[in-house]
Amino acid sequence: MELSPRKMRILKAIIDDYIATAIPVGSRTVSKKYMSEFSSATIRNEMSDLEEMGLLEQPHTSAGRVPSDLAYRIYVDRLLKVGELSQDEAYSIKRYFNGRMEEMEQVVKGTARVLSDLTDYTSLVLAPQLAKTTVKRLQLVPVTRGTALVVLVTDAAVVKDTIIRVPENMTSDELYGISEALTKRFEGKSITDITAASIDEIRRDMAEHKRFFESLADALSRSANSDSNDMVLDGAYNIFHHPEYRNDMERAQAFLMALSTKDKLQEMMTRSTRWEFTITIGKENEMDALKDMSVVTASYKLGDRPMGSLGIIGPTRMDYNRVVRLLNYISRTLGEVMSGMLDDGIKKDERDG
Amino acid sequence: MELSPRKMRILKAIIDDYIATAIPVGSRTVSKKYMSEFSSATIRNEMSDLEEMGLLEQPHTSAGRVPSDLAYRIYVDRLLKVGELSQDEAYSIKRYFNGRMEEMEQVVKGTARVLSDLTDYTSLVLAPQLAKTTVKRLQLVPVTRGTALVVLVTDAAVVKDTIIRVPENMTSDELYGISEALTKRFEGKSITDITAASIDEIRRDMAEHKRFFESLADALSRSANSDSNDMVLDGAYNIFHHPEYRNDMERAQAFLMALSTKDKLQEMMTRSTRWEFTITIGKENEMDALKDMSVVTASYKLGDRPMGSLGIIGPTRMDYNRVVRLLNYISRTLGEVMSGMLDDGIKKDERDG
DNA sequence: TTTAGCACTCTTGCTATGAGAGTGCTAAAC
DNA sequence: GTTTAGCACTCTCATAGCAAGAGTGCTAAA
Repeated sequence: MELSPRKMRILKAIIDDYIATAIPVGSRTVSKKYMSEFSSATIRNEMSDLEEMGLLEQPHTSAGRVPSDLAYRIYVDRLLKVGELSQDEAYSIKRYFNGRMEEMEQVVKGTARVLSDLTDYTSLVLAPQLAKTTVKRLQLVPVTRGTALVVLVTDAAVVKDTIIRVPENMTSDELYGISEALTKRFEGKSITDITAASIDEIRRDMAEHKRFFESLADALSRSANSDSNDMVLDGAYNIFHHPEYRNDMERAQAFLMALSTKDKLQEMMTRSTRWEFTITIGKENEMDALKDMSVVTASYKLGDRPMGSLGIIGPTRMDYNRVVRLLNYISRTLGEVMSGMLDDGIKKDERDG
Repeated sequence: MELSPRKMRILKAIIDDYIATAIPVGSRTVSKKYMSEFSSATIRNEMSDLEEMGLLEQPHTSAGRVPSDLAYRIYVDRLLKVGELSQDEAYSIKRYFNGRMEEMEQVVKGTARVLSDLTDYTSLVLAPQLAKTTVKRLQLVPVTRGTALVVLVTDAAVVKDTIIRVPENMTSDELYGISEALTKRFEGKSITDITAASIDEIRRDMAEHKRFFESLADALSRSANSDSNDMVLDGAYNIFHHPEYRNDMERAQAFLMALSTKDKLQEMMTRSTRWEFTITIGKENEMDALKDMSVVTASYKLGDRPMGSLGIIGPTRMDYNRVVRLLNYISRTLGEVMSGMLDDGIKKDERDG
């Protein structure tokens, strides 16, 4: 059986209505609200066909019908038209990004906040991935006698710091000299290029500090592969605004629990950095806890390199249109904000000063 | 009416039982499980008195009775004996703190985790308060032409960084020189001592860089007063393990919502840094959302200065004994870990190397 | 091909009912 | 005076039954 234009119209009507109300949609509702040129009986026959095709489901006899994951898939693939953002929406987004955002962490958190606030779903924002950035500067800052802070500045303005041990007799001038050498050697390179081997080159002339260079290489490679804490989640409690969770404690709880261990989510977001957009519906999700949710993600770029991703998690009955529209706009804005972060910092100083 | 020893015994029995079961306690239960030398009728009379004294409450006629906030108060003040930690508990705490904890943030998060895991309640950990630390080192790290990173190292090993603008024509050697001067000037001082005025002293000989020093002073004072992000919360979903929330969606939701805006919580934790221990029961709490919860906090010290606090939030029906015991032990451990953090980092390097 | 009509199913909300738990009170026992 | 047994009373909670409402599938007619 193929999907006639009329069947399509009915399917769209049902999905739209269900997205808006969360109430299973009956034939009479479709007839009255969306297609008054046909009687409920006609719609009924068509709906019966749609169910047979696996596009509609009945929670029980004599409830209305509910779209299946497959139906949402078709809806998203064939019916979704991403419109422009309204003036209002664009304005409120701008406002969020105009707050104080000197540090990367603030930008990431702020983005998660604006996303969850505007969509009323749960938002995820993956911070720029260190491994994809290039080194701008490497500096060893003395802390106490025998210890130093390794500061790694990248072009995404991301800074990672670890404390390492340095030889007791090393002066701050020496540290400074080493910093200069390191910076010269690695500037413009990817972080992944900083290996024990490449550090060795520098160390040739300082053979006596073997242990020091080892721990330095160790600290830096740990930074490069750092995976902790670079994803932010916001608006988890927004699910309480949606009836399917408000009335189902078990489900709400399962969802919140799933969010509390971020590993898998982060993996998912990292993967989706590769695509400009992803929409994953219900059972298409790999994570068990998300089998009845949908995930929409967008990646953001610094310059032309995709650096991270942001997304929202909500019920399959989600306002895909609005979500995609917002993600599209916000991901671009985020890229711009991050790219311009250093400059913005300066501009801000100028305003203040 | 005064609280006879027997009334006290009954009260304690009721509280203990209610803490353990979350079921209102009837006279028969008390008689059978705790004081079989008296009949339920006797207990009944006493319980009636206790209710009159405002120590017990009845959810409805013919349910058992439940301790009032006041009863918990008495329980905590007069009956609580803080015992020693069991070997098992002490061991599992040690294990948590043996994970990788190079950075302050990890320590704080790890502490929150161990607290919520072991108590099964929601935990809060306030990071060391910058304003109370002293400066160890101040360093300006060049980032790009015209920008630099301000790195502030304190004796709590806390590092704050902000990017500021520097004069385009300033070389990294000059920046290094300024860093040295700044460090010399402020080492051992409190962060709050870093004011525009005190920076002025240094700047005398560099009058041409007026704007630069202004923005430096600005950045540093902003760091000193930084209040964002220095409290961590964990185990919010533990409330689902407790029947009073599991069966009451509204309540669970209200609680979770209250936690999502951290401002007031942080204020509360900051205040409680002043006391070695605080126990705040039910309506004693200032925050509306906590009127039916209890909060127990302990402060931790670096050396002899109280630097922050940690605590747990749970139902008034909370295992105060266990919670206080754990907080006591963990707060001391935390202080030690933080004090020794630099040293530990070194020891770890030694193990690895 | 569409539609009106109708029997059927299933949820939902309401009411009634009985068992169970706990109380307060009284009167008797210690 | 204190303790206890006994009993009537109250309130919750779970269960069952019932009626209303919503939606369906099917049939037969337009």
